[in-house]
Order: sequence, then structure tokens, then C-alpha cells
Amino acid sequence: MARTAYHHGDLQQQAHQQALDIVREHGDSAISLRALARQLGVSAPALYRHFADRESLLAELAISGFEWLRQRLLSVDQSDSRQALIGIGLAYVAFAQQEPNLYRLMFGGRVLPQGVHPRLDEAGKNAFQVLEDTIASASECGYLKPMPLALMTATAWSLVHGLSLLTIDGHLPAADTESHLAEGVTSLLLDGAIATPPNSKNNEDTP
Amino acid sequence: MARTAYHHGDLQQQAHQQALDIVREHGDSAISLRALARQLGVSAPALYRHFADRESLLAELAISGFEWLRQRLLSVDQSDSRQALIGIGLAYVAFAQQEPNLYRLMFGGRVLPQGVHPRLDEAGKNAFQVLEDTIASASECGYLKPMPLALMTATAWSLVHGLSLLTIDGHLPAADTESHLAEGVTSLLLDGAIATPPNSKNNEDTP
DNA sequence: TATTTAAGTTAACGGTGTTAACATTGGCAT
DNA sequence: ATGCCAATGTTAACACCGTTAACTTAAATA
Repeated sequence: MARTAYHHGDLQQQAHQQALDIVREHGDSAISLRALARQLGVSAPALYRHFADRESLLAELAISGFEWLRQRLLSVDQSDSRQALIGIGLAYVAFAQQEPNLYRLMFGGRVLPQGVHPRLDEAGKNAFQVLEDTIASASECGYLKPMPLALMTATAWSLVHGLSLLTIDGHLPAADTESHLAEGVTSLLLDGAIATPPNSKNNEDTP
Repeated sequence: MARTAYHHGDLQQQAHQQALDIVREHGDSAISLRALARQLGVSAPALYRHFADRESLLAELAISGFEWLRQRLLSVDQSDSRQALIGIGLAYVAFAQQEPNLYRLMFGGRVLPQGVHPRLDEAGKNAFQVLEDTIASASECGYLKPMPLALMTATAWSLVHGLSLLTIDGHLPAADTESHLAEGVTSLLLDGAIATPPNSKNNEDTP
């Protein structure tokens, strides 16, 4: 449908873009369908021709965020196992720090519960898949200890997810040393925290 | 002021308790000052005698949550360094899993930004202090590698925070094996993930 | 060309947080 | 004991919000 005095012509995409800008700048709570329609020179119910409700619009924005994150993670160099693991972690945390409001929308949990928007769930899984593949590759190369893959992926994801949220919420200090912190944190996971070498009896799979 | 037909007598505390119940059951987005006043048999503006605004009420609830979490962490056995560290991690994640809505309110970030409610910030710091003290104790005992204390605390907190949020948001599977997952994750941090012993040259403080 | 259908409109419902102006009353100083 | 004051309630109103119903425009299609 072409542009007219009556028909906007390109709502949906323009609404998506404008809403994405608002979320990136002011967070998802700043999204108001009425205000959004006002900015686009259109009546509020017009948006309902393109989005089922406010939450569905937010889900679309989160999908964009996950696809964006996935591209960032895909562009990490995968030649060396250790550098790939640390690089993925750094890229993940960097994305969250550069797009804190978008990241919070993607992983808010409360505003966008899982199992409601299937395409959103899929987009999230696709992004996570990159991290999972990197870990699986490092495991197959023998770089990692023998352990269930799910344990390592859960640990790595928890670490970068937690670090991302704590830093963007201001619970961890030092904005300038953030990347150093992220590198130290991921390295610490790989090397272990305890002083005694893990040779004696802390492998629970081979007692 | 005593109870009367006109004066409620115990608003503030009853509002706090009722709101806390609602948040625990349905999340912070279910808190409506008008509905809350309705349930307490009082007019909506009456609540403004006791809470500056909706956000301040939520901040009070979050403070309760942090004090609760702190008590849970304080009751962890501290005799053995390793068991103390793992126990703190398990208690932390268990709290988040048992009170997911309250935990999300405490660490939402978007609904309760840091630096706005000083008493809330202090309550959060007090809870975090328990984890920090446990790590400092283990470090002084020589159980941990020599490293900046801030690095270890940031890593540990990131790990349990991320694991908490990922599980309560349904991003990690298996509700029944959650505690096993939490234990595996924390152990993995202590022992390290890589197969080769960390003897060669991965201490960045002593090159 | 006639008709269906996609995409916009206005009007309205019920809900929200919040403020202003006013009413009640317990507790304290005289 | 009494009179005042501050604490704590009240109602009315403002400016929003998401959402739906009923209607209009105009593009696409048969």
C-alpha cells in the first residue's frame, strides 16, 4: 500500500525503528503506544494493525537485539580455543555495556516472559547457540576438562550474563576498567580460583 | 495514632506487608497503588502519607528482600573455606529461585535504579558484604590463588547472579537439577575449566 | 468496473500515578 | 480540662495509559 494523506505507507517498519531508538535511549518503560503514534503522525489504534499489543512490539525489538548480538558473537576470531572463549565473553559483555537498555529488554524476564513469543525464544536460542558452539569446539579440541557440556555452557553464560547485568546496573565499579574486569573474570573461570593444583580428587566424573 | 473509623491506625506496615505479598506472588508490575489502597479499605492518596511515590514503596520492599537475603547468607557454615564458598553460592541461588519476583525487583535495575534510594543501596551493599567477607576469609587462609580481591568477588557475584536470573527466567533447563547445577557451576569456578594444569605462566601479577 | 480487504480514523471504556484542597482526630502544651 | 497542631485520612480532578468497537478511505483484485 502506497503513501497517501490517509495511508501512512510505511508504518510497521518506521514504528519498529522509532521504538527501537526509544528503547536504546530510555529503556522499554519509556515506550508508550500513544506517544509513539503521535511521533509518527498517526492515531494510536493504527499501530494495532501491525502489532498485537504493546508487549508484541517489545518482543520484535528484542528479536532485533538478539540478531544483533548473534552477529557480534559470530564475528569473533575462532582460530585459538582460549582466545575464542575469552573473545566471545568479551564481545558478549561489550554488547551489553554498549546497549544496556536493549539488553535489559532482551533478558528482562518479567516484561517478556519466555514461552509467549515463539520467534523471540528462537532468536534467543540462535544467539546462545554461538556461545555453545564455541565451547563445544574447545571441548572437542581437548582444551577443556572432561565434563558435561551443559555444565560448561551454563557456567560460561551465567558468568557473562551476570557480569553484564551487574556492570550496566552499576553494582560493580570502574567503568574504565570494565574490559579488564571482563577479561580477568573469563580467564579466572578457565584457570580456576584455588591455589592448590586440581590433581588430587576433584573430578566428580572419574572417582 | 490509634485505630478509628477515620484513621486506619496501622497503614504503612500493613501496606508494606500486603505489597510484599503481591510482589512475591505476581511481581512488581502487579503493584498498583489504587488497587492496594482498595484492598486495605483506604483511599489511594492515603498511601502517599507513608510512601513518596510508587517507586519508593517498591524500594522499601526491595530493602526487605536484601535484609532477608543477608540473613540467609549469614547462616551459611563458615568452618571450611571451600564449603563456605560453595555454600554461599548455593544459598544465594536458592534464595533467588525461591523468591524469583522479589529477586527481580531487587536487581531489576530499570525499575529501581541505583543512586536514587540511599537506604536501598546500603541494604544491597550489606548483603553483598557477606559474600565479600567469605571470599576475603578464604583468601587470607591461602585457599585462593593470589589475585586482586575485587576480581574474585566480581567473578563469584557475576556467576551466582547470572545463574540465578537465567534459571528463574527459564533460560537454563531442569528445575529438579538446579541445585546440582549450582554446585557444579561454583565448583567449576574454584577448580578451573581447562585441562592443562595452570602452572606455566597465567599469573598476571607475578610475571 | 465492482468488490473485497488492508490500513487508517474517531470515540469511548476502564485503568493508572499523582496532586490539590479539605476533613478528622490523637496527643501535647497551656 | 481545653485548645491547638500535626498526623493522617478524605474526595475531586488532571493527565496519562492500553485497548476495543465502529466507521472510513483507498489500494488491489476478480
